[in-house]
Amino acid sequence: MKMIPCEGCHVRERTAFAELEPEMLDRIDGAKQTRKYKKGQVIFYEDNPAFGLYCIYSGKVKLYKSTAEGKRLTLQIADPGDQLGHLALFTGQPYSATGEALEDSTICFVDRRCLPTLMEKNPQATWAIINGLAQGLSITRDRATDIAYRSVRERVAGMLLQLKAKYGRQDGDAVRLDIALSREDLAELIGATKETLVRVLSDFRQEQLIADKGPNLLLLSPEKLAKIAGYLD
Amino acid sequence: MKMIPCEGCHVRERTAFAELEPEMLDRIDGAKQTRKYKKGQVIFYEDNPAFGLYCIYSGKVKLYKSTAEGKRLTLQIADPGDQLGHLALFTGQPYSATGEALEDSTICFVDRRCLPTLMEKNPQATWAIINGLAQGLSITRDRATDIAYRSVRERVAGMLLQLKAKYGRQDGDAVRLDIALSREDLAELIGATKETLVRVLSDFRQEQLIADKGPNLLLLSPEKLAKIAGYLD
DNA sequence: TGATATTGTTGATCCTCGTCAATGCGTTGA
DNA sequence: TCAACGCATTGACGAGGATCAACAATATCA
Repeated sequence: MKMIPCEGCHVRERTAFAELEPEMLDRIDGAKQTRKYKKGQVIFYEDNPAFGLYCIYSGKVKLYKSTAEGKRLTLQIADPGDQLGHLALFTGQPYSATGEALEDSTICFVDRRCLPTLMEKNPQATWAIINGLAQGLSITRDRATDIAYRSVRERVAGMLLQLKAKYGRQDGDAVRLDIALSREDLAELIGATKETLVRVLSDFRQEQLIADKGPNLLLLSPEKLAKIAGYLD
Repeated sequence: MKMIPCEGCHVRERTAFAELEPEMLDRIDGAKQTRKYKKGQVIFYEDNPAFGLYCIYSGKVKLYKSTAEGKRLTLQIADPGDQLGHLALFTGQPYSATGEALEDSTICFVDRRCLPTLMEKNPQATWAIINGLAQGLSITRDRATDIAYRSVRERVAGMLLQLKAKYGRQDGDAVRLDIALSREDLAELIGATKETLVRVLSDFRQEQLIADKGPNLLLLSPEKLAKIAGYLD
């Protein structure tokens, strides 16, 4: 597919490339390819050598680790403007997780070789990358603690609220989660089986906390969900 | 306590300050304090504002998150030369975990205000920090996945092997873990209760996989432990 | 040294959650 | 239109691990 130049890219301001000079952008363009991925298609595989950075132009990507038995834990849902794969670039190790398109997506691939000069000459970009890593570490630590010590019910409530923060749209009295996730996707997001997840959702439905609207979920009472999640304070 | 200068510090080569010029080291020294902590003493608290970086000169520190109910998940055991607290410095948020001395320790505190100039002028230091964050993120992702999908038995075996890699000393036919950890410490390291941990250790003892030697554990068969941990390949 | 905490170990019980299986339901396609 | 499929839901069951409680072993200290 034809490469989409960084200059003029509407998601660039959300990336580490936000403040770069035109000449640096040209240099990146020279090391870049743009590709389209169908829903369900894998973009990069855990344990494969890391050749560069993926920058999401449109669509959504789920990042997950899988066990030998095929169970998956989704670590992050990446949206337009998010960049994936830095981690492996800095450790010099293979990708530590798999990236898979949650929707049809358009994604730019930037060859790793143009990054050292970029970082050397652009402290702001470096800063943005560090910040992204730090944020990711902080979030992942919370995830680990949650999985270790909170019940599935609590984690589901918490996850619904996190999805609300990113994808929530007011819809009458309720909030609709504007993202298409299968029950299995949701289960992988909290580290449980889809059956257990479905049971918790059924409970929530009976308790009037959520409802279905087409392919999406409606949150009827974020407050009560917050209580269940343990966000009391 | 009297401040220990960076110049001539025998653990500096293991830190992000390894390659700095003497003048930069002086600058750090000017923003630095050295303190001693007793075993069990808390060095910094989760959710408290982050004023700087802690650099371990001697001793060991466990880094953990705790839940409202007081359960703890140990994220990392930090040794001499390890630096704690960067994360909070970059996100600008409070410390995301608590640091507590596992042994009597001597630790330098570096005021955050001297870091921006440091990073600006010393790409290698920046690189080292990024690398540390990336490494930490990778490890924490693995931890989260393990906790989500592996049994306590598997996690204990895996943790013993990780401790072996860091603290293992050959001792006759066996490997002694040269670190003093209570059962509770071990339990927090794998995200389980101390009772469950003790039961697993009892099993391992019966299966001739481990033994006690004073305050330490002996690993009698790392190979079998690796099999249990699922490190098959 | 003995008295008292502290840590380690084991048992009994309960409950959450994973597994396996059956069924419903909506979509696709010949 | 009716298969055939994938996804969602519910039920029955069992296992792993948490909890509570008792007790043993060790460390601490007067």
